Amino acid sequence: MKSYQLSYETELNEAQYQAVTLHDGPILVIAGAGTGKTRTLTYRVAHLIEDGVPPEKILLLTFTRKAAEEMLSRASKLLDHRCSQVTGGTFHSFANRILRRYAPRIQFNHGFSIMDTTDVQSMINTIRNEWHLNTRERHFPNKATIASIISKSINKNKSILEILESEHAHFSHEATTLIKLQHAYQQKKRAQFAMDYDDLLVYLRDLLKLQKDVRDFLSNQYLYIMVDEYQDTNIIQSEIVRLLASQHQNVMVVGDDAQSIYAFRGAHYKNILNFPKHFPGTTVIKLEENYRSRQPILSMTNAMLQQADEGFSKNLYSKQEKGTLPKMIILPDEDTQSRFVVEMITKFSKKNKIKLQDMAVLFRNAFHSNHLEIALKNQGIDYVKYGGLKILDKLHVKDFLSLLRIMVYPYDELSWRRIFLMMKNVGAKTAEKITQHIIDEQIGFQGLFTFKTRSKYSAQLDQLKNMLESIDQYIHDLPAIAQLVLNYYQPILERTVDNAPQRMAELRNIAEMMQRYEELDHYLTDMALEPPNTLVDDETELDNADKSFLTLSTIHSAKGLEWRVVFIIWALDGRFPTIHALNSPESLEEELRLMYVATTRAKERLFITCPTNVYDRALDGFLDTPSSFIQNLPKALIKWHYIDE
DNA sequence: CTAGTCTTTTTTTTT
DNA sequence: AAAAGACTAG
Repeated sequence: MKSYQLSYETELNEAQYQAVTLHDGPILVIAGAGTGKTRTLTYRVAHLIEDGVPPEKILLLTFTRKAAEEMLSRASKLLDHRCSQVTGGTFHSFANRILRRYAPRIQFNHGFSIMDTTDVQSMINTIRNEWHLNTRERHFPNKATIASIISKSINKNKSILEILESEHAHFSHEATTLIKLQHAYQQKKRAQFAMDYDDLLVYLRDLLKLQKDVRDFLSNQYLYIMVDEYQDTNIIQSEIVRLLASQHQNVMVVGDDAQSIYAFRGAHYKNILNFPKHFPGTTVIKLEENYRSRQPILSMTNAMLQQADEGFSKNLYSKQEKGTLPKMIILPDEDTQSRFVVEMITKFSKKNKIKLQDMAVLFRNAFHSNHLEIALKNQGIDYVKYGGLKILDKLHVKDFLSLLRIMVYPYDELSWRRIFLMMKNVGAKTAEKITQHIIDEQIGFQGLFTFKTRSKYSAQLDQLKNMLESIDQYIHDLPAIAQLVLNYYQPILERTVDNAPQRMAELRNIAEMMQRYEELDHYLTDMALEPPNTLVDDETELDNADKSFLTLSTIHSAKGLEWRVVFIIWALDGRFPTIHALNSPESLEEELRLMYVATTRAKERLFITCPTNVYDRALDGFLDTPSSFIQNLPKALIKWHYIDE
């Protein structure tokens, strides 16, 4: 009998222990909300290593980089630093790492840049404009819709026509044009050595599928594979898992079909249901003891889940049987809702000494918290908001990154165009002309130096050249580069926007992150794959400060987290569930799972609020029906309150 | 060909 | 509120 440093048997319950100690073969762990999923994965990493598996032979794929980092650092604390040498990260960052290594194999000899959603959309838009598809008479889908149609067709492995018919029926007649457009888009990306998020997965899948030596090498490299949040993977990701496990079948996937909330980007909860079919001889382990919530909250969420049609059956239970019933609060309007939440939070922090960081307000859409945020500010309650507008989508951030990108990715036409458009007296035509010159020269950013002109903007071009030459000199001194770019950009920003100081402050924030990197392209890759999701996201700052922050978050961004007190606002048919889901049973079911995720975040107290007199602009009518998910629950499981003013 | 002004749209969720 | 698109003057 081998002896272990950690006492796994006492630290884990029976099901968890089984999942931790069973190493070989395919394993599916169905882990309900709050059942110690993270704990199980953390202990499993430690157990594998204690058993003599070299850490570099373990691969841990998670939904966010933060999740992987946290599990591995916890494992390191449990056992020792070896745990931090495990390969961990998201599918996308893993794909990025492998594809850079094998770039020549997929004909990306120059390496590649990574396009984010806005890059994808602007590239699609250039084609759309070149082809004159945006006329008055012809109602062609806009760039965002085109991008989403193409992406869904790839992630769901369906034809453009199928996607159109199921989701954009009124554009079905444009299928031929859209297919041509997709091809043109694909070629443009190749020509510019660029990949979008989907490409990362597709190229990795194809590399593993078509090149046997690579597949065998990587499969032998990663002898033990673990995948977290498996319910939110798509078909391509599940293929990647199968190919990586082809040599040994040692793969454990963990997830909860009831918490699948990413169908809109091609994830399929059936992936988790199908796992045993893809891996014959799968051991299925269910974690059902919940360590997070009090029983009254679980009883309610269990009942809510029974409204769902399909999935593994599960019944969460807790040993913390006592607790307060969840509350459904019906109020007249948004103003009352904000006041109610602010009052309750004030009360809890004063009377029950619950810290702000132990409370959260969750909502369906990022903008749902706008009104509440003003109320919180008025009361001096500090908060951090997660979800919503990405920092990457901001104009000045894109400008800043473009100036860096051309140094590393000189064939990145989008960035060049953007840079020239910042100049006075330069419009679309001129920007295009200079960009094409640089691309045609084939000598990297030096192409700019052979462009001769005596136009109004030549002085501005000289300024740009000066900056690029300086950057080139300091290419390994990232803080210096940041300063050069900021100096170049500040006057431009001041000329073009009215809140330049505020935007400069944000840029300095982003520039500061460069200090942690050695290589410019690593910084750019991380900014594309794992952008900071909130501006105060300097974790050290949040953790070390004595200040306590209330959390405001979209439910999607709240995945995996928990708080003692949780408020869910806008539980109103048309808001949550969203109005777009009301006439599609499939979408409605996803909204239900989303509500399930939201309610299972709560440990002790749960408040759901619903304003009932709400004008909706899109609908041009009033919303007044409390969320059907709550309405249908037995009244013994949730207490209804009515507030008048 | 660009700058400037006015109008429309955006928001469902994110790697 | 901010950004994209449409339109016009110079």
